[in-house]
Amino acid sequence: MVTIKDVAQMANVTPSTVSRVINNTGRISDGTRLRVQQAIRESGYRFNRSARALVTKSSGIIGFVTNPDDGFFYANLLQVLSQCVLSQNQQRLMLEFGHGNEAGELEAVNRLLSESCEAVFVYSRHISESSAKQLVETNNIPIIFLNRYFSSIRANCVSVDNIACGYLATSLLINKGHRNIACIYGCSPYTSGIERWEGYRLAMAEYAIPINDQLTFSGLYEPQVGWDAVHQFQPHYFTAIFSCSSGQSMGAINALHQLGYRVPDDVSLISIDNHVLNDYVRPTLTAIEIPLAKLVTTALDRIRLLKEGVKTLGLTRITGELVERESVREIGWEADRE
Amino acid sequence: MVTIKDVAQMANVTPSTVSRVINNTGRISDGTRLRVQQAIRESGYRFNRSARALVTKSSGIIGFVTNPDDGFFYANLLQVLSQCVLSQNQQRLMLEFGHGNEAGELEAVNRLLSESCEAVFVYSRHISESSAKQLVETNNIPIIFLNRYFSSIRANCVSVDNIACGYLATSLLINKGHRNIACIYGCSPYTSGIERWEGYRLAMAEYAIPINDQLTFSGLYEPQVGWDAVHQFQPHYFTAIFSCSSGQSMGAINALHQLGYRVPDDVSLISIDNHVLNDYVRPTLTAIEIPLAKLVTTALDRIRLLKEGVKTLGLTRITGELVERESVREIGWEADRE
DNA sequence: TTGAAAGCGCTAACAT
DNA sequence: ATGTTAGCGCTTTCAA
Repeated sequence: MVTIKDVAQMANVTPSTVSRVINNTGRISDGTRLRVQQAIRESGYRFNRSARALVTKSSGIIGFVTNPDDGFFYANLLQVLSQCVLSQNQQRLMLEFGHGNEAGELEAVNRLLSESCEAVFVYSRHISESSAKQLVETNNIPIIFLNRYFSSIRANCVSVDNIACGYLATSLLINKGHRNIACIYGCSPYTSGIERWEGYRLAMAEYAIPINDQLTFSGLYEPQVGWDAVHQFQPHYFTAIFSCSSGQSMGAINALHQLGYRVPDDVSLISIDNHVLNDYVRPTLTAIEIPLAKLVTTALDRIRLLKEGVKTLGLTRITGELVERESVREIGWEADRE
Repeated sequence: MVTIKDVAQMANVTPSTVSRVINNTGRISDGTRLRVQQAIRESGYRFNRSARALVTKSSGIIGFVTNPDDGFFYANLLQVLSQCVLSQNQQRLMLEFGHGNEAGELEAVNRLLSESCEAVFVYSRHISESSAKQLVETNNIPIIFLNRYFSSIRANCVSVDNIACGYLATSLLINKGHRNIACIYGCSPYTSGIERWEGYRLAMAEYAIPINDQLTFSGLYEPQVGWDAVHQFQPHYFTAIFSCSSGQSMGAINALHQLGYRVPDDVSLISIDNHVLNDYVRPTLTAIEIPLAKLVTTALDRIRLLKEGVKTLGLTRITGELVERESVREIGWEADRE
């Protein structure tokens, strides 16, 4: 292994000088800089991050905790994250998985803290507000919760404005002429599902459209729930469905096909969430998607602010963006029976 | 930050003793062990991996390189990998993405080597054999290529037996009574596609079934290719399609639907690759899938063997496993026109 | 502009 | 069974 010492010897300088060249600190003459740089190239020197981390007390590593059961939203997130982390700050990404429960996720965070990560991103559904708060307070390393919102530590949360998402989705349907709009939404432990439902309620209220209880259905973010929901809706009249999650949407679309509805001719469907399937199901799915790059850059920026000790950090909620595909169509008002 | 020194002071011992307790090395009396353990607990001590890595020259980190464009096969892989890495060796996973080209991937590997990773897994399609060879030879850290096979460094490859996969898929169709079997396969840079095609050829030859050129189509692993393939096949008679990749399969199934074929009533379809969509498309897709856990444990084991300098490492190719779903049906021989 | 020296937190010989 | 000591590769004062 080539060390800074070897390079120093080759370039006829001391290790400190080499260090200065590498880190671009202090003043060094062009001559020595060139000599050192050449020595680095020729020797194939690669700096040892462990050694550097030991003295600078900062590893250049960003930790990321997620869960295997988070499906593949996290896969997209990871890509964006990795790209941003590398390009903006020359840092590395270290990965840890929880095990679908709070204890596992907390352990994962703690393992990452052992690595002297500079910051830890947590994309989890199971950590409770109190645990999150404790985690944040007992560590002076920035810990950022993605897609969660805890009012007691709002500076550490970068999340999506789920109410706005629900409102946006529902408004679109209303503006396209729909009045009989079914809603499939989430339930605990997914607070997002309830917030999205709240957005639905707001939009419906704004247009003074009564909500038909038989056209609402809640459950976990799973295809089965969407499937069951549509079967509950079937006897009733509806021209559109707002489904709060991609999992539910996939079940819903299958059920619609199976029951003989054409999408979007008979029923329009709008979903929330980025999902590869949005582009693959037939018809492709109009959805409110989360701008991942924005989420990630906001979170990275948040790390910086937290480190600088900025105290006036408010709530940051990213707004979802409408991605129109094929599953929603405009209907004339006359199509509305009620 | 609590260091080993603080703990030592608290427990009235020297740092070495604390280190011994932590690493469970050497002999220590039960009394001191207990005192030290208590001190660790009370102080909230967390070991500093950078410091440890510096002296042991081994970071406990496994590097993983992949590409954003590898879709989500890698997401599954990552989960399995993370789980195995953690449970088997108490190691961590560090992630790096290439940028869809060889240079980017090589850089990613090099960045990971800077981190004193103990080993690096590379799941890439772009690195050439010569680059791979050089990488392996100029580094004494185990570098393992997943899902690639380079004959000159076979000890560093843990891959899938693609020929066997193709053979397996085709045999299934033949055994279910199909004779007019179309094939959609891959092309450079995906060697796997060509190998899978080879498996198809072998199976067809074994049963002395002639291959109809109009029922074969090759291209990238993309839906569009599957779509085009089916449109080429349409004028001809076929009762089954063997599609070499999930991307192509998705395009194929859509095209089949669009052209009015029922799957599997009119046409059976078998795919290769693990893919969430396999369970989501209608009908669900029978496929040869790669046992990821086996792939990963084999790779981890390979690290160990390489470190131990075992020289007799042969070729390791994992065999794909048939996962039967709904897209293949048995047909009577009489259905065969030719 | 460069060098000398100390030390980050930890492990591992060696000594007791 | 435990302590002493040196040193991993690097950065960073301080001194020249």
